[in-house]
Amino acid sequence: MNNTTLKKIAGIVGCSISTVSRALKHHPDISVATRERIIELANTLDYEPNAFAVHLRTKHSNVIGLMVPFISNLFYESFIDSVEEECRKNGFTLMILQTANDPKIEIENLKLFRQNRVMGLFVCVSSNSKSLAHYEKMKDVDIPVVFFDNVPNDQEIIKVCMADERAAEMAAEAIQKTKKKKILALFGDLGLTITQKRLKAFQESFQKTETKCNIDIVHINKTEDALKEVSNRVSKKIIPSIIFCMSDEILIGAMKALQSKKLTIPNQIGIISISNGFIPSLYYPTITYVETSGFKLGKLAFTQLLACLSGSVALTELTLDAVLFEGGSL
Amino acid sequence: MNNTTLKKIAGIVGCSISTVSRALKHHPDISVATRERIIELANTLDYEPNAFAVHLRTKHSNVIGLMVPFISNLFYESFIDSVEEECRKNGFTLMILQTANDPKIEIENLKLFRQNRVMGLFVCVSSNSKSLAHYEKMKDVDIPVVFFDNVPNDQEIIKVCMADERAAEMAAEAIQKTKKKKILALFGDLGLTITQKRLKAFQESFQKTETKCNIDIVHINKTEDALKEVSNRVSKKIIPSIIFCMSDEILIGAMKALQSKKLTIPNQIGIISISNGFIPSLYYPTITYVETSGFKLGKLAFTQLLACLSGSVALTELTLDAVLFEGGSL
DNA sequence: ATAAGAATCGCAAACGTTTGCGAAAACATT
DNA sequence: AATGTTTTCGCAAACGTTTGCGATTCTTAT
Repeated sequence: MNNTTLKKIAGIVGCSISTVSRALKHHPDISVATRERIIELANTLDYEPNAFAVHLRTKHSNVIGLMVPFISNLFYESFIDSVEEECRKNGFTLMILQTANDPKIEIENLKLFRQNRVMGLFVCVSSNSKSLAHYEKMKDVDIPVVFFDNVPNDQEIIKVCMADERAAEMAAEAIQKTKKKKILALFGDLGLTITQKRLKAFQESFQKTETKCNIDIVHINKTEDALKEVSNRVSKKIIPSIIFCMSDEILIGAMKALQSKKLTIPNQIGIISISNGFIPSLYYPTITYVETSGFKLGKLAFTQLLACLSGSVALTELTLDAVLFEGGSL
Repeated sequence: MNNTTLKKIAGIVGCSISTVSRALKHHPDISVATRERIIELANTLDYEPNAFAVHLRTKHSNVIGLMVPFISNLFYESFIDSVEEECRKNGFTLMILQTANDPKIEIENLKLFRQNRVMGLFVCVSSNSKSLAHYEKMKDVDIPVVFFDNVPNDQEIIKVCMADERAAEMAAEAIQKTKKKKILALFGDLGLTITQKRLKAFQESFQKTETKCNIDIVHINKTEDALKEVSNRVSKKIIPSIIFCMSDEILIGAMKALQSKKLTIPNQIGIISISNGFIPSLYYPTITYVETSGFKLGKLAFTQLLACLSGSVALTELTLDAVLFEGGSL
């Protein structure tokens, strides 16, 4: 059980703990001679500062928290990947908790974050969470919270978003460009702000254009439902010319239906989605999609949090631009 | 800045810090009267024990570390998901770092884990890591390490594995059952122990059977290479009757090639893979696969680590059974 | 009433750091 | 040689907890 402490080093070198502490961080008060003697001994003894003691003393945990409904999710994992990278580069350690969309666990987790004195927090609130009350407490203890993805509508919070409206609009425009008129638009749970935003922008884009399309909007919660929805329509010969999928989950279901019905893309039917790009790349032809990159959003969120930590007044909302990636599915 | 401490509570109630400490954890020495008075005040003051102080005092961090090459990976994310769940249930917090397969970062991360006095560690060593030397230091400081997925060949370590041999064998048996003879077997980097194991078992299974097959073994590093490999063969009309894919990455490439060449599954060509099941479920028909569940492996790894922490001598190697999931692709 | 025993609580040290301040020693200035 | 200045270092408190041990008060039995 190696446990080299400052005290131990001080004992061997024959100086005080404070000199050791200062020597190890190149404090100018310590002469080069003793400094080097101490550093050398510290190296051979594999000294590693006790993070807890440091944090306790400095009131500076260097821990950043992150909470998502599920880690195992294409979008969240890329966000986490991105944030972890930045944390490591900036000397923070990351504490990750998942809520399983359970408000009770969400509250429990916030407590854990507080106990661990995280310096900041990235949160995607669970879809079943109705109130933001428990986040108020984070404000009281001065822990800045950056909301992302499924962000609350509240004005007084810090959030980073995809350009949800713009993404939906771009998808709509791409559809309009094809001149095809029979659209099946598959959206997610209307309770989520992300769905509301995308839906609104999608509809408005079609209202703006003069050529009227036949748009069928359906709300879907799970991959299986998307599969059934599309499958049923094809069975009844109500085949749309283009399917719009709001998310990967929906795209997966729709694609499986199309494959089973042996409809060829893009000849017999077109499809477009909003995605981070992984799922669209699995198919041939590659699905055309508007990018919402968890990776990029992570970077944005991190700079946002850094701004909060450095005390500079952060913008209330930052938005990540949307980009259209043309595959061959339209 | 809310910062309720034991001292603060003690000041208000008018008793000593130790009484407050004991009252809050229902120590029998404290009378119910004062205990309740203290607990009530603690609640209204939103007292949250300072984890750093606790850990410093108890030498008991309750932090568990996890290191993988990438978080953003279908297998790792499910493993992480699984482990996080257990950690939360058992009062541990999880510290996650990724190596990007860079041995330098790997060493840096181990240092971070040590500084944070993690009580245990889950590690998937990076594929570019040649030596286990830096893990020796973990032994010196009594931090148990549970290796998973790409585990080193070393005998003296604790590891949890998929039944890699058995999985490959089951896949081979499933192929043999189809009576089809022209097999294209796509394996990953031969430098990884996981590849070596699977390859060996796969080949042996075919050697055991009397009916000889024509097995073409190809090693592949990236999804794109799998795509090219399969694509080229189909172009040259060297079409196998069955393709075996060792991993999801390979399966994705192979499937994209088959889709682009418009080969129907399973009529014109069969395909089988080793996977956790997500990618196989994306296609129609669902791909037949031998399951290697990161989720289940996570549970196994956690119990293994718990055993280490409780002092009971852990088995050197634990193996997770393989299961065949029959889709419709054979 | 007294002593023994139980119930209830406080003291103080310890965990490993960081840091303001002061002390001693070395050096430079007149 | 006396004073001033700089270099180099140690003291001690503080961060917020936990816990062994001793002290005090309260019961109960004699």
